[in-house]
Amino acid sequence: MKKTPTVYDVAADAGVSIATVSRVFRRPDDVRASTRETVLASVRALGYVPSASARGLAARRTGVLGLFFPDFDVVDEGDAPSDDLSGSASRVEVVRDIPDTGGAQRADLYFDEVLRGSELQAWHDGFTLMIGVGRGSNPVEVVTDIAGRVDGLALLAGSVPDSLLEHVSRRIPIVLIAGARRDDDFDHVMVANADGMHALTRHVVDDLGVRDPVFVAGPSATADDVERHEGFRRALAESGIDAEALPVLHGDFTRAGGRRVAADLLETLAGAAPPRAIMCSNDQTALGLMEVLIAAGVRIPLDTIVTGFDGIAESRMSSPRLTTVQQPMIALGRAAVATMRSRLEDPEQPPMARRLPVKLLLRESSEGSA
Amino acid sequence: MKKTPTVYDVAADAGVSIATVSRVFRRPDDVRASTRETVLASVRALGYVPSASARGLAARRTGVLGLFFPDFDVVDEGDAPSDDLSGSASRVEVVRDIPDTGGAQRADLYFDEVLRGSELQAWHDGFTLMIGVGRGSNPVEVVTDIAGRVDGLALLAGSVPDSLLEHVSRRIPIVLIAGARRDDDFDHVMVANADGMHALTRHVVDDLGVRDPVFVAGPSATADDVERHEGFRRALAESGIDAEALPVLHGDFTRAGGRRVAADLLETLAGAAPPRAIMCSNDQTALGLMEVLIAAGVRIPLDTIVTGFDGIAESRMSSPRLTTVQQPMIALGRAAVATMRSRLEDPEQPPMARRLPVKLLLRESSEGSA
DNA sequence: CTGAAAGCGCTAACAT
DNA sequence: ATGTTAGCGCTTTCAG
Repeated sequence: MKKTPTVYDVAADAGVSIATVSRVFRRPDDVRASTRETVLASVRALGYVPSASARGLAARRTGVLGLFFPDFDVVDEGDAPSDDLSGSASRVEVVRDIPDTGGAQRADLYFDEVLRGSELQAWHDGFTLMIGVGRGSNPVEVVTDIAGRVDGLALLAGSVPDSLLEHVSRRIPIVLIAGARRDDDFDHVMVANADGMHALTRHVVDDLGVRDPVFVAGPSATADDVERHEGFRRALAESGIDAEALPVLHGDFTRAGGRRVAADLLETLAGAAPPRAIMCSNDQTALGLMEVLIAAGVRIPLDTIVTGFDGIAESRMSSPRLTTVQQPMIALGRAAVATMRSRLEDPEQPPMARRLPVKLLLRESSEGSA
Repeated sequence: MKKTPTVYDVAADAGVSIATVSRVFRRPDDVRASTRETVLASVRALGYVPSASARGLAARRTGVLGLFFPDFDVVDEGDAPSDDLSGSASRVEVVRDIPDTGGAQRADLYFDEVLRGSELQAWHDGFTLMIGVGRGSNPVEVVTDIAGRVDGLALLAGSVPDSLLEHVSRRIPIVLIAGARRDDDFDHVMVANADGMHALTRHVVDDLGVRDPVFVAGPSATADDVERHEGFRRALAESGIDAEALPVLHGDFTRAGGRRVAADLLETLAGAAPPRAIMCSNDQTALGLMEVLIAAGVRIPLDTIVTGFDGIAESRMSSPRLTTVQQPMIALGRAAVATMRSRLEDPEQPPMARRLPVKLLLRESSEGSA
């Protein structure tokens, strides 16, 4: 591994100019087949691999697209990064019946799915994907760093301050993922939060005949929550129901939060009949809430109908299985990348905002077993 | 978005030289505080973001580490990439009680975990991670491409031909992940496959008193399988048992394969008592096998003990819960990155091979309920 | 179809 | 502490 070979080495070895070497990679058809073979032979012989840095600099494009999400995951116990490379010799630790750790409550299954979609589309469009994960408080460094490495960057809406967006968008196009519609110049892909909750509410009101559903909101500042709540209100208004008169409970998008909401509710009820329907702003909340309700003897959906939002995997495995609105996470990733490609191709077109359709999944928690 | 600002623009705006601008980012302490502020002000004013391409070219280091895995995932139904950006307007599709799709049998939870570990360590070491996913048959293009973009590359052992490894290793250091020990010059991180299966077998033989366990192998050519089988044989040999005299069944590391093995076994048995213990080369096989056995009325572990290998999440949720050997996937990712960093720091040190310890998880499928 | 030459934006000596 | 000055390896006109 003496010196990394460059175009010059290959050119010299093949007896051509560096321009020709470059062409062999970028525009093979512009090179005579025979010389192409000669060059490729030298490439193989020398072990030449084009430098993306040099290429990116000269071509003003890197062929890489960035994806930024905050907080990849909580560090597992004992899995903190280490400087230690020594490591003990081969060994086996025996653990008797390790207790269920609660199932790696990864809040970012969402991220995994979006990543999957992005990667799929990036591959399809001939781009490489670079993922940036925001650790801790300040995303500025990470975002700036990857902004310097890519041709376009997609970020979870709300994950970084506007000033940063403004800053990096001077260099590359930005695409916002999820969150609510904004009145700015950024391209944006999101899901039909309001429409989804609206349809779900219509189902509860029209099909199930409930005229006083209780809404369990998420963290107040969340765009997703705001939109969902709005869809809820709109549906009720259409049916002449005064949403303002209905009680609203407050969760925090976590399962624990859902449990707490349920416990509080039970206490408030003090034995009285539970609400006919409880519509949660996300699945985790609904799942936690159901746990507690069921433990307290509430029959779902007989006594109380429960619904969620997101369509996470667990919603399909709970009992009763949860009626919910499924977000198209993979499609979201695909759309983000497709949007960037489109923006890169035509930088002048007006900002694009794409709203992805959702699926209303009617299951046992609202309808009795199938 | 007229023209992307460069060091020159910032330098001019701040009234300093480009070297000073560069220093503000790379060695802030070498710049007087006051001038640093002046420069940063210009940076903010102009929206300057350093070009990683230029930096990489000049510094001969990109600060990016690569991770290559074959086949990210099977494309979901209807989730194929698309050129279509139009998309219908906001909509909601209603689906009544969608059937369980079998649970997104992602063979690459493994990859997700390793990725997680890699990302964790990369962040810790100040690197950015670039992931490459091998689609279809030929990994040459993808691997070469990312090899040109990074300072070091970690790949799943066996996922690319040696010739390719040889080629790209001319440019950057390579780290192999998993698989078996090889006698080459590549750094390598792997898990204690043999030791794990050895310990598990000792448990079955010594603690459980089974002297004729049946081994269910995986795909023959797999290094992992070979090592595990070897650990199995070694343990038996130590107890004076002739492993060669014992029947060996053949699965393929999939759950379906496990079902098939069980069905075949049941047929062969034709009513006779099942083996006292069945040790599978991986969890999926064990899980599929248990399904069929249980359906046929075999009591586990009463009639037959079943064990797996890998420690996937499902192994903890099956009933009975599966006794298995847990691979340290996150640690594997961390070790891969740590190894690269170490190699980058000292290119001359001899090839490193690290074997990570595994955990023997004793659960119900071998011991009765806890 | 191929070669010559001018950068791309930045880092890293080396001066000052 | 700051400025000057070579490149880093490749793409891309422009000629021929």
